[in-house]
Amino acid sequence: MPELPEVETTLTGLRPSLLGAKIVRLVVRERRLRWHIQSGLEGKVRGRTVTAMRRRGKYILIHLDDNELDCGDLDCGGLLIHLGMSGSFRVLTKNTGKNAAIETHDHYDLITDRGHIVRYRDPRRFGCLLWASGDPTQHKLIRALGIEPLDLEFNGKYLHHAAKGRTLAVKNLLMNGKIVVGVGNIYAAESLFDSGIHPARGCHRISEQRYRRLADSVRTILTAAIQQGGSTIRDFAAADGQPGYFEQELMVYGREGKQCYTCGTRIRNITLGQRSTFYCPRCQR
DNA sequence: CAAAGGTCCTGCTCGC
DNA sequence: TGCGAGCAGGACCTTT
Repeated sequence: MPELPEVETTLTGLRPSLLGAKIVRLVVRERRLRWHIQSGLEGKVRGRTVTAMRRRGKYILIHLDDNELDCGDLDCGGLLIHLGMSGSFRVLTKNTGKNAAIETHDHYDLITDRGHIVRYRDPRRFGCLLWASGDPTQHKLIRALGIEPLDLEFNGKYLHHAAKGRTLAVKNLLMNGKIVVGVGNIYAAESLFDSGIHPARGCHRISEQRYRRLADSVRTILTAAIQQGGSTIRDFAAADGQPGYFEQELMVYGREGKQCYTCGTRIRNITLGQRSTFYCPRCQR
């Protein structure tokens, strides 16, 4: 599920239950996520209060206060969460009855002093739940990340510069998290269509002007998707926190063989970096 | 058997 | 020869 807008929407959905709440208990039923949940994490988390929740790329950072018990900064830190390919959260309320039934792939719960159960589900187990010591933003996985696509530095000049000395396809450049975070397979395809760039074009063969257009497309499309997610989130705590893509607005992704909305040409699907890549051969050069 | 919306890690090649 | 950077492919999983 999760691309950047979905992660942002997830965060919005979780804040009302978690931000400022005390984590009474972490219950882990399956430790084997992408990286195994470290033994003893339950103890580290217990009794701490969530002081901040933020997103970096597709990671969710949950900052926790010092446990009053250990005053040293040795153990201050937070949780690092990634949803992988199939992760999602639901928020349940204690005494919800049938909704609270644990299903297959419900790997862990965060239980708060407000009576909420924040339940993580992830069939493919590509997600993670990690302890980050100290400042979570300085964790190895976070520190090395590229810039945020919604930051001002993300622009045509930046992309053009990043492409120098490289030969890979522009779509793979765009999906490289060391350069820019949060642009996944769907939004890479959509942004490239919007800016009229062929996904397989060598990234060093694109002018700064065209990169400017691409950066604008990325920003516009992500922003629209986040807004849409935000507007459908009302029931996050009651139902399934599945924001879902705004499928009716996808121009190329998943539309192989169908007519391009702009020119009528059939949409193609090629493989790039082992990922399916949809584009219009006429609109995108 | 193929494919699914992620991304880290390994090992190869290339150029200095 | 040695080193770093860039890059492709493998790895991790279950479900449809």
